[in-house]
Amino acid sequence: MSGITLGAAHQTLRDEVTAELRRRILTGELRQGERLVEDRLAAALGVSRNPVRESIRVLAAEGFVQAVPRLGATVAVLSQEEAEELFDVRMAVEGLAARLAARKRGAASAERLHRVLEQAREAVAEGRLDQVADLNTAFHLGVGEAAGNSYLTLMMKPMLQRAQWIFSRTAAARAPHSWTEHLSLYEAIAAGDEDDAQARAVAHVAAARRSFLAETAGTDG
Amino acid sequence: MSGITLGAAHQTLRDEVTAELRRRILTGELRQGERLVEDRLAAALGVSRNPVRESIRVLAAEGFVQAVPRLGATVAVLSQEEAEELFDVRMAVEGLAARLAARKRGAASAERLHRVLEQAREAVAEGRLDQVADLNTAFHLGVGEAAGNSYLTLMMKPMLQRAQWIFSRTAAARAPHSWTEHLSLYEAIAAGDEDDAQARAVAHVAAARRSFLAETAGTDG
DNA sequence: ATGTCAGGTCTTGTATACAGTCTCCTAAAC
DNA sequence: GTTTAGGAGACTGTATACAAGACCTGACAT
Repeated sequence: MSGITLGAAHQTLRDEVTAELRRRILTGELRQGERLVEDRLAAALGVSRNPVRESIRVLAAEGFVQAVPRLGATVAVLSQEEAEELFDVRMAVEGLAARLAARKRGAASAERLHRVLEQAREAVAEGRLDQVADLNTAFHLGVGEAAGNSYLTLMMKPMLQRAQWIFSRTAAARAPHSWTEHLSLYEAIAAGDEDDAQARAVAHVAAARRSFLAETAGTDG
Repeated sequence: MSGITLGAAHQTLRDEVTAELRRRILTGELRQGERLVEDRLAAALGVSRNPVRESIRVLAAEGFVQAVPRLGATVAVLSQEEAEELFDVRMAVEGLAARLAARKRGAASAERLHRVLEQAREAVAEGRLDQVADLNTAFHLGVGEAAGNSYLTLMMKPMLQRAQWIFSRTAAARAPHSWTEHLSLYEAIAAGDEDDAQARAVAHVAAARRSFLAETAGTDG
């Protein structure tokens, strides 16, 4: 009741709980390895255990939570190695997404990508750097949606949130410079150049990996 | 001592329900678009609604079920177009998996792949064609695990099951000829040739797409 | 000191109960 | 004949209750 009450976008407590738990994980409010005790979470959110349990299952399927039968659930722990490995997957998947998006060249999705770029430009200009990470994820997801491949979109959403999660520890998440790369990727997609779009998407992820490695050099998970 | 009694396949009803529902969906026992009424499923499986609900959430996150708040869940419907699109994703993901597997060239995982190939050979020889589809999925998943990339593995499992689901409607799922392609992919991985491994994986998926298209020509989802 | 056994506590798994919402059917009004 | 109000039934969402497993502690034996 008095617990979460976010936007009206969600019709059920369960969805609100899922979104809230995911947010807390992504922001680090819930730390990696931290135990997720159903009772406590339910009490903290002002709901019963049932919505919490269902949320935990979903987050486990998405890879944010590790759940062991009868032992309980914990926030997933990403080792440095696993974080690095994710970039390989992103290059393959986002490269494909960019290629397909360039092939489709849908007007509506291009419009949406452009709007995200505008919002990001304003956010950077006005110093609202806390939104940059979300806009970044939104852009990448927009490319996935522009590809018009339903399973690709389904698969990319948790993948990108995971990437945002990894990056949340670093300053690179708020770097405005990556938006020039986004812009050039957008242009390649809008121009319909499949090879170029894929290459730029791959290069963008590769650049992200480099800055990630630079920031986490000598750090353990 | 503190017995680490792992190994029990399913410790909870919830996991059994999830596996059973997934099986019924993959085999077509539950048809696409069919409504999943919690009460009926619970009664049919001899459990309460709670494990069923949690299973439905998981299957929805994996893309096998479409759940709409307050309206209920149905078995996901794959249009012909969506089925075709999946092959694009598979080429990208499985190509990467094969490349990374060749790079790692782990002895243990190679051993497992080889064992799957042996089992498949026997299954084909003895005419147990009903196992071929499962062994096929097992081989592809084995390549993913051999890549040693945890998120890639996490992502491939539902993807391959979805592919098996799509193929379950066709005779190609039981075709013994694809195993020569598997064998050649295995050899490329064992030889550590990254480019060749990726190329063979992509070609294998492309061949699968061709036979899928041939069988479903002129068919609506 | 090591081990192990018993008891209590904490937590998860499962079942049941109740409330809210949607659907569909009926019947009245125009 | 079409439309619309209303109500019964069906189903989902949420809360609560109970059962069972896992962990911790401390006493006791070796």
